[in-house]
Amino acid sequence: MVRAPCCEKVGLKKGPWSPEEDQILVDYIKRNGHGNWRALPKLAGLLRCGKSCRLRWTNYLRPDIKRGNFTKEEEDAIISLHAKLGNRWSAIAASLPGRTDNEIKNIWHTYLKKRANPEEEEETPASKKKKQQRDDAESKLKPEPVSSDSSSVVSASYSDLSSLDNDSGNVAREEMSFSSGKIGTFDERFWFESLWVDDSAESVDLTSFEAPPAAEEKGFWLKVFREAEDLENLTQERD
DNA sequence: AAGTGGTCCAACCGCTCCCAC
DNA sequence: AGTGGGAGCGGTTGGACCACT
Repeated sequence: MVRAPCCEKVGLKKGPWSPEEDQILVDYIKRNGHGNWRALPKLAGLLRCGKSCRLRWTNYLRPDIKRGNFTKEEEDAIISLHAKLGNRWSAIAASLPGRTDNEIKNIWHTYLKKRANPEEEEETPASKKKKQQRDDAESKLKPEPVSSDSSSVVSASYSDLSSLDNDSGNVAREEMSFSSGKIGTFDERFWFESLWVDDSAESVDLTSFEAPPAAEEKGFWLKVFREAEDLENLTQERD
């Protein structure tokens, strides 16, 4: 059977989005949400495929997207999660608020893969330089850790964290669940907790998401690593 | 200054999954 | 239970940008 095209291709625009198109899409979603991606471009007045709109929104226009360089902690989290989850970028992205699967996939192929498996591929001078630039920028931006103790926790490996006191991260593990039993799809409660959202709210409003204060970052990453551990345990149980 | 090669990242493609009917 | 449509996911590509020669 021939698969139907995702949309009527004739006359639809492809390639980079213009600021005007971005504005139209953002305005429309702000007003109406994105109930049906396929119908959205027509309703919004965009000459784009619904798929393209969804991608543009999820990877670029979403208000909760965190732009800018990945921190060392984020990179370490990606490497740890990739070791556990493999190329399941969406599952990895679910543990990194504000980061998209596309972005994580890109950064992995660009240089984290090499960092994780240094024997496979030598670092090129250019990638070394780029990394140095990132490290420099990061060291200028990043505040000093509250104490040497806390910084050691943040940079600890995933496996090291499993031995830490459960209470320190205040993780309500019994509340974690996975929708449809699909590994890597987090229950909304994960976001209530991870995004510092008031859990008395009736729904998660990601547009109001703000990155945790630096002082709370440790708890956040601790939680992320723990959730990843839960994912692994769940996978083993299922197998 | 021009040419070349490497890197980065936005966007597309095609496949799979999920769900309604 | 089977089918079709929509959404989501991962792989891949193309072009802009930058550094080096």
